[in-house]
Amino acid sequence: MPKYQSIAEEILKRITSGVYKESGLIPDELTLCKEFVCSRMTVKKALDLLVQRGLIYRKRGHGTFIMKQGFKKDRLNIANRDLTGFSKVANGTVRSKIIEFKVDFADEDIAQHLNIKVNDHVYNVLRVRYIDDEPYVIEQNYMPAAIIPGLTRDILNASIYAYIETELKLTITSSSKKIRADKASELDQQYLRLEPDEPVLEIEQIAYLQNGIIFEYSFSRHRYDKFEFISFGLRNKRLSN
Amino acid sequence: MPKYQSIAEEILKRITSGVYKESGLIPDELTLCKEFVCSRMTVKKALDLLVQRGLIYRKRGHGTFIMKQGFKKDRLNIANRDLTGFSKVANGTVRSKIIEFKVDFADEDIAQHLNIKVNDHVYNVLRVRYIDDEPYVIEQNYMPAAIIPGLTRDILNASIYAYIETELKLTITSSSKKIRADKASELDQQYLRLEPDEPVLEIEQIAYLQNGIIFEYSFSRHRYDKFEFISFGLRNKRLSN
DNA sequence: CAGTGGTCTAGACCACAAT
DNA sequence: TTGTGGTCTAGACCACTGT
Repeated sequence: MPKYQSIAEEILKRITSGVYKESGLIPDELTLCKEFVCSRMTVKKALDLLVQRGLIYRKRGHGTFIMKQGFKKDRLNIANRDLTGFSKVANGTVRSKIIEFKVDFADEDIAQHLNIKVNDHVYNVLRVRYIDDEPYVIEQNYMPAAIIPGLTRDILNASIYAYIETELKLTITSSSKKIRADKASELDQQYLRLEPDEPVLEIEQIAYLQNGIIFEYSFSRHRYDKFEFISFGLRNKRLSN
Repeated sequence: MPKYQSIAEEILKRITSGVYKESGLIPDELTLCKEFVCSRMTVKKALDLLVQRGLIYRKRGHGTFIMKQGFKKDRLNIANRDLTGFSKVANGTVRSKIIEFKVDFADEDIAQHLNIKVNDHVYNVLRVRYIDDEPYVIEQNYMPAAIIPGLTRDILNASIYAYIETELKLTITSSSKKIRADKASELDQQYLRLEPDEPVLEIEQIAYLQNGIIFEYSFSRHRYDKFEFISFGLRNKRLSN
């Protein structure tokens, strides 16, 4: 682990444990340099990590402060940079029911989103995910068979992401998401136990590996009363587009 | 504008205009140093901005590549780091109808989210926003009167954010959001012209000024068929919490 | 081996705010 | 004037990749 990251971890620990609590002020950068025996650039890089996560903010001429956290966590939620799927964010026992599992030929839409050729092989997986036997989400997954080989029902019953990272030794680094509300389809009503007038929260996602390859295109439809998406946004450096 | 930001702008321009298109490879960092006559750290900081936005990715030992963009924009959408509200993201003519505009005493919930005291004065604004006379969103806003003085109906009919930035000379820097689906309330049905079985996409937001002060707590309820939230997430540096 | 990006240094000067 | 964070330099060494 690089030094700036371990410094960030340590400062984070001091924030959450209350060491830096009084008045919200964090020691100035030169003081932190001395304490951690490093250059100022390294301290700044560590603090940058915390700024990006909305944990601290800086004021030129003043100092660095702890950010007031306005929200409490009141539902199961998935954050901006959560990429490892449902299994990791859930607290209880996660169970999956496989509704469909087959290999398709990519149609034009799937091919475009996965950046592969039309008629390339894609895994097509439809699963319902439960926490403590309560249905939370119904997930439609498309994955290029060439990139994610050896998928089995056992893996789908556990965690695809764990398989990709521990078995295939691939690294998941980023994702693009679109979040929208939708009426519950008949499938939603059936598997999520929803009434016809109850909506779902849909997350459409494209997920990338470290090498820039897209390994997943998916639609996750969540129960509207059990799930929310959380996001922190900064506007420090705006690029014109 | 700092040098690293203008370099990032220039590289972004070359990506979108296709100058760097072939094979997706961007010149190596030392080459960019020479071209922009700067140190390597400055080039890296410029490229970091583009990485954070999901426009490029790097592979050690290989180079820097343009990221395949999987999504097309097919609705009005608000991104992760969009903080300036509805007026800026809309393309057509934005119009507002003020349903309610008053000064309240903060109750416990509002006070906690705005980080003020119970019974402090808060503006309470309820507006419907239209684009080309089509209703898009109904917005409930709470703002501390001490921080945003001089609010008028004229301002509410235009843009609160523009008033805050141009008149009050305050800088909006970040926001925390929660995004969820909900059934349409009677108010939603009435003002967004929704049927009882049609849902809304709700965004609950806390918005911060540069000085760390919370200036807004709001609920925006969007028509489910006209709006989506977009997000790009990275997982480079994980902090344990 | 050479070429790439990742981290880190030990300074420098600037911009902003309080005293 | 002092102290804060913001930017930038000119290097150094390391880690990973392909030849």
